[in-house]
Amino acid sequence: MRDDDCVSTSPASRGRIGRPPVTTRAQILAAARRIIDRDGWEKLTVRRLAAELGIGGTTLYHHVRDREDLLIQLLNEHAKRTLSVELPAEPRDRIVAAAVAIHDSLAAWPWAAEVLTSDGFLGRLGEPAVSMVEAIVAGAVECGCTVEQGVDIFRNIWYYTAGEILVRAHSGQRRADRPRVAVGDTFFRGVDLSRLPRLAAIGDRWPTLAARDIYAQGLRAFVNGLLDQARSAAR
Amino acid sequence: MRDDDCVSTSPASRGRIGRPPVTTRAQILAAARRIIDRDGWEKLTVRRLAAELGIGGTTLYHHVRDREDLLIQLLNEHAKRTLSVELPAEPRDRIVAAAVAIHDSLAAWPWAAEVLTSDGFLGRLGEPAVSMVEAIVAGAVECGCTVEQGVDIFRNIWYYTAGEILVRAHSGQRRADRPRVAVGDTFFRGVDLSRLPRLAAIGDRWPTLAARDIYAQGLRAFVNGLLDQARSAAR
DNA sequence: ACCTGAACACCGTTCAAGT
DNA sequence: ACCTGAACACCGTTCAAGT
Repeated sequence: MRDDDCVSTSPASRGRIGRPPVTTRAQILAAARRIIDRDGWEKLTVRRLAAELGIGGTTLYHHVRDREDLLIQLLNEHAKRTLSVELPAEPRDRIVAAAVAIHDSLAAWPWAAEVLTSDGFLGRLGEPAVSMVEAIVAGAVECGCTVEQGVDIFRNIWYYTAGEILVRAHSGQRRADRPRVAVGDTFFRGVDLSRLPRLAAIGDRWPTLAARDIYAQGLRAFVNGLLDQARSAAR
Repeated sequence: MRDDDCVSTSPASRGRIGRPPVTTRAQILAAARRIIDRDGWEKLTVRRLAAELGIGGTTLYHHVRDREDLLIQLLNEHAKRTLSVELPAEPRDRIVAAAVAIHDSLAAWPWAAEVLTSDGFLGRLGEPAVSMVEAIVAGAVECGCTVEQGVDIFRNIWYYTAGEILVRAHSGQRRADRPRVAVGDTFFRGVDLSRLPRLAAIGDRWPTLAARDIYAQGLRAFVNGLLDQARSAAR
């Protein structure tokens, strides 16, 4: 049973019951994506989504538990499309590739940052996302880790990935609304840098340095460090 | 000086100027902390804070730019009190100790998760927090890194730390409001685990495994991995 | 200057009804 | 069943005015 079937079968039954048919799960998600693409994800509210569908705000609550539920459904749909299942055979490379896949999928949807921290997030993920978790845990075990160590490695990678996505999602907006720091102005305002020689030496180069994408390289260092640690713990 | 004093001193000055005097920066921060301690940080809103101070909602905007500004001021005050400045001499240990100090300081204030991702967050930090950044960058340089590599190492550690804090802040609430997953129920609901043997083997042990605090250990693995990577890049 | 009430432009969610 | 308007209980922020 596909969700779309509900749409195509509804016109048939509409002859009997005189009501607007815009209530499918697929249609709700499509409308939500339309709002995100057109107005930006900040505009995706329950009320706006209802208006986009041409239904009353209340009606939405018959198909979606709450706003969080909507966002997680949206993310799972996105994951199903973007999470490539082609992963390298070598376990260490596979761990890295799975993490990068999760990262890139989330990075493409800035609104993901909002849903990232919702309650029981991991437990509500769909199959494509969960299979990436499996890939990381299995890769760790193939590298000689116990299952427990594999879970720890996944969790550590997840913290790193979630943090990068969250920080990225919120520093991207900066340029848009706020006027950039004036030239010659210190980046670390209101802080006495005389006791902080390294930061003083960096000065205004900080924003430039911080703009570089270091996720993939940092990830590899992390995975190496974690596998080394697990190996030396087993010894 | 207690906040209550202002209430009691106000009748004295009220003879001349007929206005409530509750407008100090320190008083605002104290009132904000009172709300957080009494009602929980979710209840800290501009309106409630104004009510707590006994002033009009608008008046607050004469002393605080906006809600975000308020939260960052609050965090800086907190950092000033909790960020210990005693750091080990050995550079690698110092990096770890500085990161742990940042982490523990943030972990003690669950509302920190909200402010973590605000625009230009790093640039608005006060001296205690910035000195921890200096410690990490300086430690990396003493380990043989370039300044650029030192900044990268700080940023990577920051992503990891911010992610851990954010995930932690939002999984702690779970127990409170939502009924726990029923016993015997699968943790990964609605997902076919037949192709995911590792996760199937873990099953319901996941929540227990995920509850363990692995930050410090993961951090050390990360720092080792990052320093190794920087060293091999220099070779 | 410093402070104010009232208003603007929203939120998520729930209730008691309607068809 | 399915859908609704209206209301509840809030938000952050701004304006034109008051003292």
